[in-house]
Amino acid sequence: MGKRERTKAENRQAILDAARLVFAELGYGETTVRDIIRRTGLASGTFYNYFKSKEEVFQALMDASALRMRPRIRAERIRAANFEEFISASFRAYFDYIAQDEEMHRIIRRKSGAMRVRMDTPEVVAVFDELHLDIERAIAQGVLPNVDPDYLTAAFVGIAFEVGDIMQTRDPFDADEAAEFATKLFLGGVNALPRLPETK
Amino acid sequence: MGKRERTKAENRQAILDAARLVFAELGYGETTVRDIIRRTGLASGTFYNYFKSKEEVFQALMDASALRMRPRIRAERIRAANFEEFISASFRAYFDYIAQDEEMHRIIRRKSGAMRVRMDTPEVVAVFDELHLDIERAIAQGVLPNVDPDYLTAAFVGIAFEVGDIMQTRDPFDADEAAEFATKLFLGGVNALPRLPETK
Amino acid sequence: MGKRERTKAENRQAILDAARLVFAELGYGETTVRDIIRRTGLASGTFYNYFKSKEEVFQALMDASALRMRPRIRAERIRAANFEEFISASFRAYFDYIAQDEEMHRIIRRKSGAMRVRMDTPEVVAVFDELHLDIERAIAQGVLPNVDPDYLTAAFVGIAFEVGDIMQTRDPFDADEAAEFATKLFLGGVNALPRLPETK
Amino acid sequence: MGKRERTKAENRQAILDAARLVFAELGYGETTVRDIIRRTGLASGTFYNYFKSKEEVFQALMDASALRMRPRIRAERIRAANFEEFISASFRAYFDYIAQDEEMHRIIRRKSGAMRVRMDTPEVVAVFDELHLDIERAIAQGVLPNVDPDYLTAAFVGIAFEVGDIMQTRDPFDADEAAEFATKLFLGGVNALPRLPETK
DNA sequence: AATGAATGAGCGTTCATTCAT
DNA sequence: AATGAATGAACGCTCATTCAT
Repeated sequence: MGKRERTKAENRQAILDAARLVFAELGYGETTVRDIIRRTGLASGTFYNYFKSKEEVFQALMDASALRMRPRIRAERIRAANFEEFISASFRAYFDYIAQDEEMHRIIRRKSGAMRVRMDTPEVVAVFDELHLDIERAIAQGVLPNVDPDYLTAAFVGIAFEVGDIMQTRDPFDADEAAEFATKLFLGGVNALPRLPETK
Repeated sequence: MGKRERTKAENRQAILDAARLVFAELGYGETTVRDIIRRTGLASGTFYNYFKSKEEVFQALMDASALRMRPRIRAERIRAANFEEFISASFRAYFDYIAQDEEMHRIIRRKSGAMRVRMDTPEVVAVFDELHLDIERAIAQGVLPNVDPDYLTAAFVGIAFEVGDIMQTRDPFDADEAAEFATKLFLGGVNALPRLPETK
Repeated sequence: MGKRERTKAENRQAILDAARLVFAELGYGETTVRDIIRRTGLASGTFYNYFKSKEEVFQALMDASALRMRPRIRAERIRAANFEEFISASFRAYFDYIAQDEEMHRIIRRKSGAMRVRMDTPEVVAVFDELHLDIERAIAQGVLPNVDPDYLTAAFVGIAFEVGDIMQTRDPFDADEAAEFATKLFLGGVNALPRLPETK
Repeated sequence: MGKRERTKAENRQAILDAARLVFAELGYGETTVRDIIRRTGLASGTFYNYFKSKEEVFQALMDASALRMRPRIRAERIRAANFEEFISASFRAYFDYIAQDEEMHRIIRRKSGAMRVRMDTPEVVAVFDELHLDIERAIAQGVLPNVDPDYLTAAFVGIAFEVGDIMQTRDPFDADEAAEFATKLFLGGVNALPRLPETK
């Protein structure tokens, strides 16, 4: 099948897929539009039928990913009987996600030298945003003590990101183990947290 | 004073300072050598009297930073009466460090849109490495229970990085508060962590 | 007609033509890729759609020229009844060739000051190679006495090059006259040459 | 002895010596002023105390060389009993000269790839000029028949240059043999040359 | 006179982007 | 809609040259 016969949707997806891999491999800053289209096999001009710039593909990638992650996290939240279960499920969802993305993982590992350039992947952003809302809600509902919601979300994200990173270096790696570690640490920490003064 | 009168040391420092800011603003990948020298007001060729490439400035920056952070953390470790104090002091050292770097902070904030690109700054790397050793030592000495040292270090770094990031967005911001939050969360979490099976 | 409408072949040829002139004018070493494309009126980047480097254009030029000169000399060799006629025809072919290249000639003259930088033009190389084989063959067949074939070829080339050079400075110039001079000198000289000892 | 104590004359000579080698190695066009001064061990700025540019060193080199070659050729002319001896001595002087310049020779050989770039060395120019006058004089005095003096000089130079080139590729090489070859060829050729019509 | 850092023009090359086909 | 050659801005880097020391 020549490129001509591919549907618009297929070409668009091909570009997005290529972009995801190349961003992961080279980092956003060092990725060129040419790198992306080279991976698709499409002609250079064709890129501009779908996206105006590198920035725009990246944005589309973010949106697409959020679309995949958000429903999973929402489902977990609904299923979760309590905050503990929700946190546990969120970590697990994130670790499962990066665990399953084998190709991405291999590419990233091949590259990382002394200097690691990390980009907020769409997945992290999705988790981050969703979680932030949930934590604020939990505090409002008294499910959580009155801690600083921004810092707490940040801590969750930081743990997820860094522990996930280490997890991926292990061979074989165990997403459940990582999720249990992160969950225990995070929840244990939450209980020890200083309460903010009540703003009555 | 013309650039010709400046001492070599001053010009070298001017380039390093500019590089730090530009790396922070644009990320390593998107920074060009010309971006750096433009900020110094020096002529383009002058850059190459001091550094062979972008990579080399970055490396110099790393080395210089490690030189500043490492002794601080070592001093804290020696002063610390126990693990709790050591962790607390480490968070505080890191938050103090980024707190004081006002200009860098303003620049980073100006840029960060939807996409945050984070680079392991020399400071983070220094903290990370030092800490990793300390945690392993603490476990070996029985000061810490037998937890996974890599994950634990990763969690510390993640919390420091992300909470520090949020802290910097606040005006005014309070490094002590952030350090207390991070310390409590982390230490509370450590106590709740699953022990690894003893490898007797 | 805009450059965009030109066929690929035309643009490629335009670059080759420009390169020939610029190499002749400035010498290979002092010619820059930009000198070449400036002469074509194409954009700088366009050069790299056709050639990877200055070296590559030069090579292409060599190949093209050899293709033009070699068949002419071969034809002469076949037509020639004897060695004298072959030498005469070869000089004539070379002088005709440079005589006809009016533009090249004007350019070279404009430049040559005290310092002449001469490059083995593709034409010279073509003549040289062809001739070397022919002289060796002539000796092997007893047509020529047993003289040093390398030196004899070199002498032919030297005479052709330098006499051709002088010829081009004359206005008007006479390729037949130059060819007659060179032929007589060369053939007269060959007869006076010391024979190498027979290696029987 | 530091560079400071060197006399002006010594530094000037050091630059000239370095320039000769570098020109021979890289060719005029590809030689940079930096290449030259690097070879001397002097500071870059110092070059400009002695010469205004690469062109000027080259010119000085020409002049110096002419000064060395001219007297030799003049001496030969005076000693020579006839035109034959003069030609023979001139070829010998030239071949001896390039033969003896061992270092230059080695350098040139190391470089020459498929593409030979030849520069009129000062020596060639000196021989050329001197010879041109002598040939004209010989014709005027009836020692030589009425041939074209420009072409004849050119032929001499061409033979000298190319045969000398080949000679240098041989190991070991024999300047006497080369000189004998060139002389015989040239003189044999002269006798066979067409006479120009007398311009009475 | 000698030094060597600063300068900025210019080079080879890559790149995002345009546009005729 | 897809193509890929043309474009020219911008990049990393080198160089001749200047000039304060």
